[in-house]
Amino acid sequence: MTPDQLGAAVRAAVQAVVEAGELAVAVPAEVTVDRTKNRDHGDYATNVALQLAKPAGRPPREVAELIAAQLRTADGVGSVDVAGPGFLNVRLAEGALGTVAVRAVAAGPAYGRNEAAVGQSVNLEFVSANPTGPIHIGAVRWAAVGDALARLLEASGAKVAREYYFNDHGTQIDRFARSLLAAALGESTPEDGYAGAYIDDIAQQVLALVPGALAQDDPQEVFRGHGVQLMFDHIKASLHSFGVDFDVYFHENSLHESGAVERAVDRLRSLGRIYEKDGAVWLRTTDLGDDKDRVVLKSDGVPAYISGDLAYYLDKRERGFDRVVIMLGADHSGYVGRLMAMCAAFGDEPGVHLEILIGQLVNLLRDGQPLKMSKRAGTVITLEDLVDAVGVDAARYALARSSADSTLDIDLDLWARRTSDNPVFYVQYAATRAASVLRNADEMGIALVDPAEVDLSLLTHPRETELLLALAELPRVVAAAAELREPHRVARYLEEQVAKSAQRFWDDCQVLPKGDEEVTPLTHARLLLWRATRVVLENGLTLLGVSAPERM
RNA sequence: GCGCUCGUAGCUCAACGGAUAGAGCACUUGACUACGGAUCAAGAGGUUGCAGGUUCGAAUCCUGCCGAGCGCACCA
Repeated sequence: MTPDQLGAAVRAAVQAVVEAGELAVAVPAEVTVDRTKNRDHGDYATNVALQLAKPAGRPPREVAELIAAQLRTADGVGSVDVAGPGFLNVRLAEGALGTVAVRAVAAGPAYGRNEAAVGQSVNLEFVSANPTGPIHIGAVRWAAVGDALARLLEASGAKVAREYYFNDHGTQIDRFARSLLAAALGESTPEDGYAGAYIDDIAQQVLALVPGALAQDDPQEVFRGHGVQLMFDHIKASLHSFGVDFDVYFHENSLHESGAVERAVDRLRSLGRIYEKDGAVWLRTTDLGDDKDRVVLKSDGVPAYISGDLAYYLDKRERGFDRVVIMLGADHSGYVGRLMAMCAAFGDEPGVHLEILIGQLVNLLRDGQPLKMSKRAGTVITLEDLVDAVGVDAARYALARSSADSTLDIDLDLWARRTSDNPVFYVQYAATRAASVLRNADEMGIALVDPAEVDLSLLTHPRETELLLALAELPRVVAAAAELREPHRVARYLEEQVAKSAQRFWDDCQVLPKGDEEVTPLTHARLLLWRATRVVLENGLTLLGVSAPERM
């Protein structure tokens, strides 16, 4: 019996009580059950009686007793107790929980998939770093979290496009081009330019590609075009080696060249959101929660930066995405208000059609000291630096295991360690152990039996129950992580519930026969549990973009 | 000054309004003739920044204060 099935059983019990005329309330559309923190409270608990008490006008415990009496008759339910202010504590019938292992093994890579986001079409934009330098550490957080979120949304049934907004228009690019040219000429970095060894590298690469670049009429344009392309190729390759690939790399330039900007402004004008003042064209965002109106077309006729965002948002919506999600760094938090106002200006609903997720900064620590970086001075900590220090798996896991709402300290010494105080190692080790049990069984000539043949009622050891309860959570954890846009929930679940329970199971429950012991039905039941555990760890790690090795 | 975000064990972090706020590290104490001990068990460690409010119930929601980060351009 899965948590969802139990939830349905509880709801049916409520319905039966209502239909019997014992309780005068509307039956809730959905009833959720939660795992209990305390084993004395049973396997699952529900607060449905507490919630129904007020509308029913009855004491919570009385409502709970009525529901409990019905629930006790449900298939798969062992015992039901009323506890505390009116919780219903449920213990499942013996063997009922084992079906979870059968399901997990039968579904294999699909176990964990759910329907929570079916029908949603999500455009997920993340990283979108300017092509004026390598991917720096702040953007890497979003590479890890954004890609994991995309995987989670897909696993929850949504249609997802991963998108990278490639800012190849405007003055930042001009500065980049000037910096390249200066480097090629052997001059010092211009005012407001970019410094760093990579600038020299790219300048040399451009010279290699176009030997006569410096002799051309407008050499800066040569460095602009080729330099941006080289930088962009580098960024794409870095992300690819990090396991992150985008479906769409959207070029800001294309919005300006295609007339999309004008069309977006026209649309807003027809919606009455545009006015002119001091020779510039403005978007009236103050009506929509922004703290000031925004210039869309500057008085010199040049589009302001926001004009690209207007056109880009409209483009995404016209491509059929009903949810536009943009992940930004904390340095863009001041931008949320105007983007939301822009969304509303188009007649959309902020927070529904447009979501902005803000991620806080990441600090890297070595020997307990933060690594300092300065983009201007060219001491940038890049994606490659992080991967070189700890590897892709540890980097992705470290970035994805904490809420992006808070600043994060990553201790490079810890994450490079090959011991269990390194969380990713702990989880991968559990996955490896599951694989090794199965491998050993194979080497001992023990054939895996059809899960349907396994006697699930043998899985009654407290460690077995604990592990099964953990395995049963994967679909719900995936759904919640996708819905709340919080991939770290998956990592925490793998560590604290699955890997932990699996290690304890290992410690207390021998699986394979030793010496001249015989293979028993319990051997097969426990092997099934290990198979299911392997499935859950493998699927969970995959959702985070982390490998689940067979051996380590 | 205004806005957004964040303050949880010594440290790094959890906890879709639920019961006694949890993990890991570090600290103390145990368990190995081992299906990979790269493990497990136990202990200690908290006024959830402070003060009010809402509720059957608040780390979580609301208000005010304190502290930190990040923003407040006809820059991108």
